[in-house]
Amino acid sequence: MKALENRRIYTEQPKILVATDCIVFGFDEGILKLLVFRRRIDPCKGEWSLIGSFVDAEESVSDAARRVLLQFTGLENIFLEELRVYSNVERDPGARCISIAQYALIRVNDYDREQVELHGAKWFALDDIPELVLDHNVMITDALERLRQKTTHKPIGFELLPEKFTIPKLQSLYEAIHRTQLDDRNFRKKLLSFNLLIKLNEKDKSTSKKGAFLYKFDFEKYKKLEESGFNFVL
Amino acid sequence: MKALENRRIYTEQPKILVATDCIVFGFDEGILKLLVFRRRIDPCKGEWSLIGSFVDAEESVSDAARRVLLQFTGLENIFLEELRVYSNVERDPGARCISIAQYALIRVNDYDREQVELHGAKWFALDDIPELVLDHNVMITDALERLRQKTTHKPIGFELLPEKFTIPKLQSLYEAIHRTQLDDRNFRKKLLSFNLLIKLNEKDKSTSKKGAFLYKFDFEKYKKLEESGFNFVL
DNA sequence: GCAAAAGTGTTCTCGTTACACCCATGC
DNA sequence: GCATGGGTGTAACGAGAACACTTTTGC
Repeated sequence: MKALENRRIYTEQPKILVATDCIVFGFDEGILKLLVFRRRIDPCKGEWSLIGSFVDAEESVSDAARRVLLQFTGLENIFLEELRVYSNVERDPGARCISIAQYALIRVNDYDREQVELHGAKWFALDDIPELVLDHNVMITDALERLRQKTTHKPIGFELLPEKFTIPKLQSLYEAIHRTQLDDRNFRKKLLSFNLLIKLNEKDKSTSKKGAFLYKFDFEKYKKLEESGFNFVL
Repeated sequence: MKALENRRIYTEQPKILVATDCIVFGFDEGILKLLVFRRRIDPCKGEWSLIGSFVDAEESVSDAARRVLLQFTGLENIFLEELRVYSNVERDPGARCISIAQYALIRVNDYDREQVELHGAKWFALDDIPELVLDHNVMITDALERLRQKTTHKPIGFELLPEKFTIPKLQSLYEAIHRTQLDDRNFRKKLLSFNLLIKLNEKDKSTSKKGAFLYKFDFEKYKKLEESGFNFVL
């Protein structure tokens, strides 16, 4: 008991650094990619790393991640969700430091390419991820698993596509995330059965001569449906 | 860039306290309950609070939670999983302090009742949870949602029951967690279809004259099945 | 006219739901 | 002997999986 009480005195607490690392997913040319950069401080200066930062005194963890994302990509209002905390005592040889990993989904077409390169950041295909510092490769593995889990239960895959997208594109996204082949008829059927896609009068002819119709996801409608108990499962 | 580099110097980081709070679920007499206690330090000394602690320099977040659980319940090897991080800047008026909430599932029959009372801790039925300090009520809401989610996809409900349990008991647990009525025939049929329960030659006669057969969950078999892609859904 | 991707329907299977009665036992 | 909770089977339904051909158009 004494021990507990003592431990709970605010001013006597050990200094534990709090960082956040972002697993940034992008979908480009049919391939799922991740944004990494060359770390600028010791230990491990110059090695590949997830983008991240320490959390400032006057910001929440999520704010810290958004700050970093803005810095590296020039983008705001990105899909961002907490993955989990990495807190092994020895995870960072530089100091006692825990990291709250968060994964982000961005529309690769939108991001500010200059900004990305300016920071020495680079997109890697999922299969070509180099060795990263500390436990960052583990974070990626965990994030990917979460992404698979989450995309089947929530319509977050759309965050990786442009606002207007074709059904074949969406399918290839799901195939890339889950590393599977999907039946195009069944995929389309199920997808459309939700009545959550708004068909546009435009076609994307970049991938075929016939062209594929563009759609938008109806986020408004989805929110209402979700509130009344609707379950998205793809 | 400068700003970023500066921020990343280890020694210049602000002191952010790191705590963990445990949402401890128990299932007792057909009712889902939570363990809370009277906070012993300011601010909010004397008010109801989740059990928790600051994280020590030489322990991981999960170790900290296990330490607290041992202290309050006398139990080890408890099911424990991270919920999420609560890091709003103003969440704790006493200091800049983030908390990693974790939820635990314990077998109420097993715990050391003396130890619980010694610490001023108490079990509350889910419907009777008092107002707690800081954001702890929010944590509970989130934990409950997670518990609902998780129990339907993973066989963790068993962590709330004694090792030997009856099928009606398990059903009432699921009914308590999800606040629903389940069809007993369908529940039993689906449950047994997994072939993951070991039927014992004992009956529990505490709730009926006829008595209900006791079962054990086959965790070994489940692990193997899970590795080969089996999906538990109840 | 042909290559290449987009788009469309049907059948079969299997899992989910709904539903009602007998069983064992303590009192 | 009766009240109480435990245990069983079947039929109807709906969602998911498997599967092949036509359409459009740029070259």
